Amino acid sequence: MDRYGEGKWHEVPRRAGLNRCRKSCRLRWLNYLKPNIKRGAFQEDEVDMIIRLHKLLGNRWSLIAGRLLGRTANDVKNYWNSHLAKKIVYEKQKEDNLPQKFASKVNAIRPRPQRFSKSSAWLKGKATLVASRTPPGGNLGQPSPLLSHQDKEGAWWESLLTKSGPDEGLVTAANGSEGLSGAYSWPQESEMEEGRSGCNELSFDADIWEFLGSNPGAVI
DNA sequence: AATAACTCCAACCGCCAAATG
DNA sequence: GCATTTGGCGGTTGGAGTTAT
Repeated sequence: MDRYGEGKWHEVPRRAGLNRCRKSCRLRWLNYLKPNIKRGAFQEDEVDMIIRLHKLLGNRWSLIAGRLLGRTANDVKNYWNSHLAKKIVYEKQKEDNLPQKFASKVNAIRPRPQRFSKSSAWLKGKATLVASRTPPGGNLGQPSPLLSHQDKEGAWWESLLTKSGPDEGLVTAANGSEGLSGAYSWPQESEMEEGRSGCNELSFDADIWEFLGSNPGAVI
């Protein structure tokens, strides 16, 4: 990996002389060998972040791990399954003993697919977009050119994350997909098309991170 | 001391979507 | 337009280590 970098996984077993498939090599690298991987027990703030994000995103381990510096999706998933899942179930059971109005249904948000085409508008204009979102010097407080739609989404996130109930604002749509209640709604598919709204799968995720980053005490 | 039960985590598996031929 | 390859993801498993009996 030092010599050739990440990306050509099919080359790795051959070049390294390993009797392993590309997927095994990739996994081994990403989950164990990569230099910046953080080891040891999860800190309190990391656990808190995992719980909050899991409530928000569900089992989107890669997204959750992306917010925890040095932690891998596998780490987060294992930690959740071995530590937090039981705790959450236990607390849920306790919660269920409360009067109905205090019990809540957990409906995780399912963000749009995080993949994007190499030919997508975002990638083509990546430098511009990234520059606009992370100005030199890391001044994240500067308004973004995508503001009009972001204002709307940002307001929704703020609304969602600061609601008093754990999952107020979330509803399950009749077709089974999660949607939003109240004044906010997901952008229509047509709005998501390139160049229309400035909102895409990336900005969706980025907005979560930006919001959580600037509102560490936000209640979810 | 033996061993059953449990915990933890690296690795495997199957699936999906995008890229490529 | 179709088949194949590739990278990536989440769910699950296997086994080593630890604890309880």
